[in-house]
Amino acid sequence: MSGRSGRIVKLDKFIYGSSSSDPNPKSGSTSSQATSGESVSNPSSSDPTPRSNTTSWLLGELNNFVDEVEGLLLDVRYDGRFNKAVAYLVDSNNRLVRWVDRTDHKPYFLTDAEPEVLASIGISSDNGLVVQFDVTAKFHPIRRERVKVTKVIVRDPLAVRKLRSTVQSKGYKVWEADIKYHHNYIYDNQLIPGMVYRVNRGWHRVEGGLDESYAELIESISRGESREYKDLVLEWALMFEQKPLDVKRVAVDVEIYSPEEGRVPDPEKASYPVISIALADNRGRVKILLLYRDNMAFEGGIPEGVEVEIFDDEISLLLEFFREVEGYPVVLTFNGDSFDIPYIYNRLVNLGVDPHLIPVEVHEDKVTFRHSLHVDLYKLFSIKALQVYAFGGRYRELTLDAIAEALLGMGKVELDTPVPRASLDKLIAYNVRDAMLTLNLTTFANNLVWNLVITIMRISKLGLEDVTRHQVSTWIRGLLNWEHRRRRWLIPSREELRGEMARSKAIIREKRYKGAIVLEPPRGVFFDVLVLDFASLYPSIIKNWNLSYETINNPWCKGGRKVVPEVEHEICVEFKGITSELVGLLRDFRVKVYKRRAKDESIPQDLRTWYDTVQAAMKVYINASYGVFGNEAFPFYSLPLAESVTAIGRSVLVNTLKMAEKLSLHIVYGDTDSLFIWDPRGESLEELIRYIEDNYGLELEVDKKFKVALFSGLKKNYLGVTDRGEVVIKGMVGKKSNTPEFIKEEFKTVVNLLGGVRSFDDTVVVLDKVREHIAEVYRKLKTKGYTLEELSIKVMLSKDPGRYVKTTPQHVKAAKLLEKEGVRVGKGDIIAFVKTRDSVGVKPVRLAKLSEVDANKYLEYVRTAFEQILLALGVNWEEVGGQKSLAKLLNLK
DNA sequence: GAATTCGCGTTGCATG
DNA sequence: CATGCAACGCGAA
Repeated sequence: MSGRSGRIVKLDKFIYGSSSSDPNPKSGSTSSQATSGESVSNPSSSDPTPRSNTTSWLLGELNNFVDEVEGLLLDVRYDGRFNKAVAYLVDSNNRLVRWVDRTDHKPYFLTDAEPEVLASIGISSDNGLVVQFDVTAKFHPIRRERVKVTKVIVRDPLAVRKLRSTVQSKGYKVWEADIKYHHNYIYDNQLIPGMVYRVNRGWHRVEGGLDESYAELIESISRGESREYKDLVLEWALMFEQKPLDVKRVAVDVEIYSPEEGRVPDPEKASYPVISIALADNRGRVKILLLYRDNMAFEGGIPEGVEVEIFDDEISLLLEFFREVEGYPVVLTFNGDSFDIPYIYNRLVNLGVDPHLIPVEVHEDKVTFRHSLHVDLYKLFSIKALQVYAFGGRYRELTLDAIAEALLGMGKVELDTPVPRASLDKLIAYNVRDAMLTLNLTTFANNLVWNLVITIMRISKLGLEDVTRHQVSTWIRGLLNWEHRRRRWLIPSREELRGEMARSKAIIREKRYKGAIVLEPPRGVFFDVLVLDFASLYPSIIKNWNLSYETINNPWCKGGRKVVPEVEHEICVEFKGITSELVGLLRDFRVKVYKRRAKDESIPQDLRTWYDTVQAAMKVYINASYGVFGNEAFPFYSLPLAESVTAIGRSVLVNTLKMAEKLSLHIVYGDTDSLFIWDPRGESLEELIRYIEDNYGLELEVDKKFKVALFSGLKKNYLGVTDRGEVVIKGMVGKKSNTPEFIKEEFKTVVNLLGGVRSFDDTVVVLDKVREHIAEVYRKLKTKGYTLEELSIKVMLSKDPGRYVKTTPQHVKAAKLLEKEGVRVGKGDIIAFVKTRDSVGVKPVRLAKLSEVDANKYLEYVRTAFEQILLALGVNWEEVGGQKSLAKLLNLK
């Protein structure tokens, strides 16, 4: 075999080469200030002068610091080496550059203790931690007045934590001390990550233009509103109109040798060699770094277009990996935080490389690259709000294979030999595919995911590495914090939010609060059913009823108040609430601008796609905006707010119901924000819609038209066939993911029969077919006509098997059997098992035999699944699936 | 570091 | 051994 060449790097240089070249801040003096937000008044300023950029490369020597640049702001980090914020921007050459803060911004927190008081408790510039005190005024959103606070400006972020506890222990109030420094930097400079900036001595946003048609759309959102509000709308419009740059990025995937088959190597120990690393970038380049191993050969060809570089030395391979990656602004991995990158790092350390020379920082739960930004797609795709609202719940298992299969329609390469023993060409194919899938998860559908992430960065004001690693509540917190700072509002502490105003009945009554109404559904078949729903009901309520933490039960409210039905919270109407304004703005932008523009055929397709992404990002935000307020961990947690939203929602639904009855409309069902109307006649419907608009300012819309609707009599459980022949199934067991596979399949065929139903007579015909079908399923079950795979039940472990202490559910029993076989299972894994006749009652599919299967148990499942349809058709199970009737049918055959 | 409540079906387990 | 409720998973909204 020919490939022992490869680039052999000069090892000694990398290990013993010169140390860090990061700039040492030189002291100097400038008069620069933050361009907006509050000026930091410490007169001394640093002016780090980076070395000129060099094309030669030594490990840890890449110098991409600049004094000045125009580029896309992707992130901000705090760098302890020079005790400053460092901004990461992508310039016009798609190169990541770093800019060390030159505005002399410093960490701080706020307190009500005056400087003299602070000095008296040992907090002063004498102790080395404090830089300066600024006495300043902030608007207190709850007290509705300006309050005097002391801004304690300190040397470094750690000092904040230290001093805040001292101040608190002396009984003084403290604000904004738990905001991470790099976030404070963004807020104070009013930066919008994901937007283009020019930085030199300070920050200057580079504005994109707005086309003319935009003016009227903005007018439609802000008609009759204040000047400030119009300015805000314009700011947001600029933010959403700028289509993001397709930043150069590379996906990487690492393969490790392991003598123990089936065991995932431990990245902490990193005992075995890295045998290959695949890289795939979004400019079409695919490369693999391969370790030479004795007796390993190519049995087939190398895929076309793949660069292969072979190393006979593992260190060289790993260092070359870093050299490759450093040219990219963004590195993508799948599990890179917890596996690939820590493995490489620890492996290099094990091999004797000085840790300081490895250009990554290993944190507790993430790994960052010194010269690139790192997105771990495992973390990104774990974000629940994205899973549900952006990807429609299309993937369940958080593995590259499952997610790629669901979103790209392509899975991993299947290997017949495990990675360590696979022939080199197979290894390449496998490894390269993983890197490609990882990359494609960010590029498919015209960069949907990348654009989504950038849009969320802009709304949340969080950097790339934060947005992709945190749940939706963190995003919403970011937006709220930033907006408080923009208005020069004090960000209230949890105590203040809990204080006066949270003394609601709910808190005394119990921890949780009441949710929505679900109407009692009928049982039976209905023809011509209209489904109406309120467009974004909860966000609209937050907007229209002025709901916000500071408008509800606020003792400092001097003006009028409105009372929320049922829960009797009082809402202040003399001023506009901050969350009401922000949620309302997002809602209006989505409904009135971006949803429309995404469908507007006069707009070029690529722009429409971008607008669709914008509205999708807003959807995620809006849908979560109510829930977070009901979560105690959320910094702006407001139970009265969450409780008011649902209370108003109930009242709206009930009043709509009453009005509908007055109008002689026949309501068959309804859930939270929807009403199902049977065969509406005349103008009543339009009248109802107008009534809702006039009385509540809510939009009641026709969502679907069902030619036929089947109701089982159970809540959240129905089936409808739309006028376009599309079958909509909600809540039925036959569709649930934890239903045995064969039942889901059989259910589908029965449902297809229903697709053609147009009249009552049709239902009778269908019923006969369903009857035969069930008999057939029964016969197949009894004669072992289904495979183990078809019989498998798939349930997710919501925690590690050992953590189920109260009960041991069946899938956990199966999981424990797998563990006995040496298979590692854990939280998030989906366990496939079958029901057996032994004492345990279950067995993992891969350990079971068809002869052990308990057919009777499955018949029970078949019953529940089909009963939900049969009941609607007015038939009892006994008449169809009972022993007698089955016997009869089967004998006839 | 973490969005909510409502509802259904299955199974486990304590209680008598 | 019957029974009732809790735990769990999943879905609708």
